Amino acid sequence: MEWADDLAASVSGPQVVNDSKTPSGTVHVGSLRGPVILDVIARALRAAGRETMFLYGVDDLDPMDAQALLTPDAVEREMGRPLAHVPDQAGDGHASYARHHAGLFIETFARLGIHPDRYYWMSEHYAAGDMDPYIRVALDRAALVREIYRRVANVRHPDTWHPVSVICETCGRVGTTIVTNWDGERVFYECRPDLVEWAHGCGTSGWTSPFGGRAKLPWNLEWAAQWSLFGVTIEPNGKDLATAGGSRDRSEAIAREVFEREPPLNFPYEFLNIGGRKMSTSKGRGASAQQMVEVVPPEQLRLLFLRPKPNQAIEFDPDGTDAIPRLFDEFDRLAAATAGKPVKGELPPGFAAVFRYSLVDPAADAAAEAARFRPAFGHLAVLTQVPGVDVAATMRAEKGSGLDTRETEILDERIRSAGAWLAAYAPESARLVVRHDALPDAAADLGLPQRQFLAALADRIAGGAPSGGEAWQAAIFEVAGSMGTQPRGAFEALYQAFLGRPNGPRAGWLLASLEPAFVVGRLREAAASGTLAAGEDATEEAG
RNA sequence: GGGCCCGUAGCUCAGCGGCAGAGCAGGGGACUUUUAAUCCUCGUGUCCUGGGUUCGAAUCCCAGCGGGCCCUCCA
Repeated sequence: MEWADDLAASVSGPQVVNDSKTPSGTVHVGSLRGPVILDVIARALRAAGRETMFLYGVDDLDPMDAQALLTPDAVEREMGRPLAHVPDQAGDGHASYARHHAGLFIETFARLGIHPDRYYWMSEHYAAGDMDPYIRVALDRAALVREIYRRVANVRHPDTWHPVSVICETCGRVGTTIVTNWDGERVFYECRPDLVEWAHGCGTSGWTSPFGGRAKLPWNLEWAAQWSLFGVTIEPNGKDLATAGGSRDRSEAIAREVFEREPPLNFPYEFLNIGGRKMSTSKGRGASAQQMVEVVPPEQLRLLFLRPKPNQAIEFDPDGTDAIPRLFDEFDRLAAATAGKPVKGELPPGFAAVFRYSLVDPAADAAAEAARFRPAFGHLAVLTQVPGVDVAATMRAEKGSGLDTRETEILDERIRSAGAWLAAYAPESARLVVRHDALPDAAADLGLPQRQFLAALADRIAGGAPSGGEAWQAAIFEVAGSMGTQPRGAFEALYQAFLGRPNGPRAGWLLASLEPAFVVGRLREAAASGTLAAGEDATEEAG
């Protein structure tokens, strides 16, 4: 956790931490890395005794450019209009498209324990006139802005270009307008049909005031203006913006030269890759934040983003791997270590801080949280697949005492996660499938004592099956004992006969969940199959 | 073309000047009732390559090679 604490130690005076986002649509899991980093920085600053304001902005005056998220009839009408002015497509009561999508990600933040002191909406600040001084300076210094774009980003705008976008008085679009003149109070603008490919302006042109919400600054200037307006001192950003000549460079130059203020401390961070590739909603399941939150609970998701240094890309490949179970295991290991319990292996420096920052509630008693009973995810994933198992009771037995309210919550949360993981991500090897169709091939490899055990067990229960897992388990031990079979071998034989694998969940409960007639039949089949295969290699080969 | 990040065990990664490490996976073993639990045990891998600095380099410097992402709203 050194990166956040080091940052906190390196600054002095009150701090304003800020980030903002355009609410254009779905949020990817990776998008949560920024907010989590921001939240951790804010927590670290406060822990270091720095007065800290945590701001999160919604750039809702940005133009609508995501055609795919509009209903077909709305595309021609809404593309290019400010997101705050586009009606909510979902029709679920939000005032606008922007409010709907911003609402979704704010909800996600809250679930992750990320609570900015204030959310601000740029449409409101423009409307209130807060941005007017910056618009005026930008227009007065238009030549300087053009020079900066040329010098820093190698972007050449025409000499008539002015750094402001008017919201067209006729069609309401902001993405299609260009300002070509400024007389000190009014700008001359054109709403061009062909300025951008994704939206078509209406052709209006004329003089108008750019103040009071009638116009917005382009992104790089708006960003720099936000720093001045809110007094931002620290603002992390993704690597995409940190590239040479990219957004950050432009905005920093504009902040210094146009608005004459030192830009905030930068803190660039890497992305989250899914399976070694950039994540994409279209290329695979689980890329959306909402989906991932279904499977990975908040504290484990925070850990995923916290644990690596921000300048390192995170490789996360949940599909068909044990990446998610391992995330739980790592969390539990940190918890155990924080609680002072012995753990296997080495611990990262500052492991207790990593654990503490992973908690949803910043005010939580980390020591008490660390000491709580947490069922191993992998074990739960197995148990939940066996019909008839009372998972809660099993867990109480494992803990050795009753679960408290919080521990029950954790258990329920993990049961839900395990179900979602098995349904969407788990490798085949994690899924338990009773082979109802046919005797698994692997049963042919069973040794003679094991086959004899299966036959004896079949005889033992043919007259009447035990009722319940406990009784089944007892019967297995009893028969194994009477045959002189090691329990290990007995259990392996059962797993091979029913699951086609050498191990499995507690056998008694597994068998109790099956039809007794099927169990007897399968036991005899497995015992006989072995007999036939004895001394006959061909059977194995053919299997 | 430019920027940033990463190349260490099968996988994920720590170590960042002083005898190559951990977790997971895998192998072996223990356990007559938490048998995918728990416990014990097993790691020589061109630390991407080639130079350089140094008594000493996985670690610092230079040059390559390979991979990833970005440079347009995006994290």
